[in-house]
Amino acid sequence: MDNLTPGELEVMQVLWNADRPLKPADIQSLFPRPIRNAALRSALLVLLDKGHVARRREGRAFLYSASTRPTRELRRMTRKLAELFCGGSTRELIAQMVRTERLSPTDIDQLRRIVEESERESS
Amino acid sequence: MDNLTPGELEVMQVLWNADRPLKPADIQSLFPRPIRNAALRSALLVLLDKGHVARRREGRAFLYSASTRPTRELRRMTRKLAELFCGGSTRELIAQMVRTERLSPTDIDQLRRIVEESERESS
DNA sequence: GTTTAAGTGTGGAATGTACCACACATTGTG
DNA sequence: CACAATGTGTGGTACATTCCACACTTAAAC
Repeated sequence: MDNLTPGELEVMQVLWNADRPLKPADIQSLFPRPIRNAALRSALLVLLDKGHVARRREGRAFLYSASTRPTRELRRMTRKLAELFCGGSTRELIAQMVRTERLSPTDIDQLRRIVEESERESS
Repeated sequence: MDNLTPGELEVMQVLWNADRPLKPADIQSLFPRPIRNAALRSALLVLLDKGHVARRREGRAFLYSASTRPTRELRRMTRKLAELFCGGSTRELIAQMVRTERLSPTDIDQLRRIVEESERESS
């Protein structure tokens, strides 16, 4: 379960946004930029090895699907950013972002609503 | 002003946390893990070429200092995350983090204070 | 001047990433 | 069966990243 390279992330994006297993040709046509079929399949093999995707045969083709969820990867990445820039505190990282992205009090209110909702759910 | 690789980021962290220009041997001793002097200097040359550090001679040594600020790099990276995971919306990225990191209403209050302060400053 | 220590410059090896050409296998069609 | 279409497997190139060994240079000490 190694880290994702930029190119591998592009592939994962397509798989995460898909609602069903895809064969390489499908991924290719949904890809955000032109890519050769063989190049894409090479990336898929790496992702398979790293454990980020699973595949099953169907006829002569392989159907690929993501075996990790995007929120999990996002969390891994934000944690790394927090380590690097904020002494490991994700709270501080969020504060930084709020500052640099110039969020307004209205935006904060929306955040509060999100928090209150998620607290209600978990109780 | 190219992007930073993981290894280069480690070097930048040391420089950003330093309050004065450092020579390679200084960076080496502050490094978060063992690294050979020559390997470190190779990384510094790349950073110099990319424009992320500046250096000046002092005696027989070079003194290196960061020529970019950490907040700027952090912002670049969070924007990339937002592009990948949140359709380009940093607001949505922050919301995601607030959710997954389980911030409490008290934490949100602190964020609000940060926002109000920064708004007062900018007016 | 000679010697020694501290630093630098250079070339290059090892690995990982991204990409591709081509041969092979499988399925469906006449 | 022959044959075309679709997909896969394999090997291999080009490039960036990370790391290092070794020769050279400079400054200071004697």
